[in-house]
Amino acid sequence: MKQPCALHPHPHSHAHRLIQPPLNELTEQLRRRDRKITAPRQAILEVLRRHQHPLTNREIHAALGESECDLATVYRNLNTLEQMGMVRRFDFGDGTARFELLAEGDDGHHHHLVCTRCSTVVEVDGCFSTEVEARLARTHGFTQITHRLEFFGLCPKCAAGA
Amino acid sequence: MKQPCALHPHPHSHAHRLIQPPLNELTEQLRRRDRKITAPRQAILEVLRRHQHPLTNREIHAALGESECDLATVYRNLNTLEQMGMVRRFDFGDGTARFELLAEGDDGHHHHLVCTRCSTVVEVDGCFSTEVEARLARTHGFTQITHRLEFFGLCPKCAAGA
DNA sequence: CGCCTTGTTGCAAATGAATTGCAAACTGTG
DNA sequence: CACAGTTTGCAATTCATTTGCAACAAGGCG
Repeated sequence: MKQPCALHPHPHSHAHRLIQPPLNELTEQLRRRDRKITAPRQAILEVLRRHQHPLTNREIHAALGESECDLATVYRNLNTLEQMGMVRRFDFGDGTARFELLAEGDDGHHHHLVCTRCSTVVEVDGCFSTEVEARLARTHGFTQITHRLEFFGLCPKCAAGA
Repeated sequence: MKQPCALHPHPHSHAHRLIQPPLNELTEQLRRRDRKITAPRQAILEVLRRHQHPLTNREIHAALGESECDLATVYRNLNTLEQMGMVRRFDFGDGTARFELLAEGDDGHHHHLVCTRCSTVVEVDGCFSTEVEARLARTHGFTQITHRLEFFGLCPKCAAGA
């Protein structure tokens, strides 16, 4: 059930889609899988909903403010939220995982363009998935093929101010 | 100076290109940048030359056998070798870097198909680079765009034996 | 509405990859 | 062959992430 995406077609891409799944729906999700709706959990989802960037565990923890909870708890929750498919994990290769809230039904398949200097992140929508993956499956006999793709570069601001 | 690669075109891909840059040429490279030709260095290159898989620091260290050297030395050397462009670093997202020897002039740009169970690695040649990168540059004003792309799946053996 | 089972949290300690300080050992050059 | 600049071994350190465990809170049930 991949998106009908294709990296080539659209010569444009918006920076961010709307991510606004009411907290209710989110807690709804939790309830469904007999997970408990705890304060840290809600606070974390709240933070993710506010920031539409991929955030690190540390950043999320820092953004909790009032509803502070242990950093380990943040780690644990992001792992379970990922398993539940409510959050997507990204790896920009700097040794720290980042997470983004997923809208329901969204498999979160998109990629990023990351500034190598300031870490600004731009969402890149569209991807060449299925076609190539199918070819790889045929050629090498692999199944359940997925991929990880991120772009890196120097953003306009950084290119200018240096 | 990218390869004229394109992920779509060729409906096939060979598992491994020939990697046989004589050790002489390698030490030659070292000499050129006034790097010293030390025993650990040679041993490490030797190991990389023997195995055509991306290897972790640990694996390389283990494969040294006779010419054992400190693990820290392996780390340090792979870093310098990478900077020198003699080796390419890969990140399969499992939190451990892997390295592959590069042939001279080869920018090492290719991707991998990694089995999520046994970590078997297949080289995937060809990639859709320039075209898309150029579009991203145009659209977002980024420069010096590069990308990281890896495929994951279940290899035939693992699919069968489980 | 309290009880009880089960998932959760906080805290501290443990892992594991990767890096670093430092003194000793080595390489290549003059 | 001696010297200057690298590199090495070793031990200690950093940093992200995980885990053991006891105290604790959420929600179903009677």
